[in-house]
Amino acid sequence: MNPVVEDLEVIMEFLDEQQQAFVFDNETSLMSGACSFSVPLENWQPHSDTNRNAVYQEIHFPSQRYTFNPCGHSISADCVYCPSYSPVPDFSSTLPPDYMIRGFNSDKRKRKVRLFQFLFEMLEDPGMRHCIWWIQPSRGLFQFSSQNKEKLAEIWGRRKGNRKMMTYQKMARALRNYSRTGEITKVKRKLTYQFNQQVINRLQGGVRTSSFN
DNA sequence: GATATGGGGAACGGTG
DNA sequence: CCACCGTTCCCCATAT
Repeated sequence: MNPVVEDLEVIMEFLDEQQQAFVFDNETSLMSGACSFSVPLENWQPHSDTNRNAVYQEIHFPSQRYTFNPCGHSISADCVYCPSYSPVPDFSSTLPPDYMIRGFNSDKRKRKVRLFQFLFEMLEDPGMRHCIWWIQPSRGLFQFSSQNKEKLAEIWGRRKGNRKMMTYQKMARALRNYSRTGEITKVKRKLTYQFNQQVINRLQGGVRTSSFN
């Protein structure tokens, strides 16, 4: 490859990472303990207005439950996120065993989410820009963060309820299987993949109508 | 040479 | 029982 083009690619890559890191720093903040990172509070919703044992659910993840105890920052084992700031009252994190959340365990039969659907969800979520982002949405081109790709894989693993922890290596193996069907293909650029145009059209049609508000 | 990333075979598991 | 869709392990190739 032309060395100038090569240098340019490296610079572009670096700038991409810097930009994503900046967005992340300004939208969210890291917390100690079991929470690895957080999302803006407006993405959380109480289970019910009156319930003191409130359950917060991240809008984009209707298939998972999250609890939040702002006092002690103690959260349930399944919690992936918690808010970075806490203008909410002090809740106990003890919950009834079979509580219901809108969009979870409810009337509609829960359909198992596929990896490419999950990735699309993450790409559409501004709170996840530190892990994965669009390079060219119109062409379905996206990239994983070198720094946070393992974090994203972990979320995927938890989402699926795997026994072992998901890693980027294993997730990438699953991604490579998509190359046979063409749903997602690998492109030359580092940590970069591309959705098939039909898939992207289908996903864009589906996800935006699935909000549970 | 060390590390990161990418590739794929193969056995296995969960689910519909 | 079967097909699908990963998951897990492992080994190797290539790039940085």
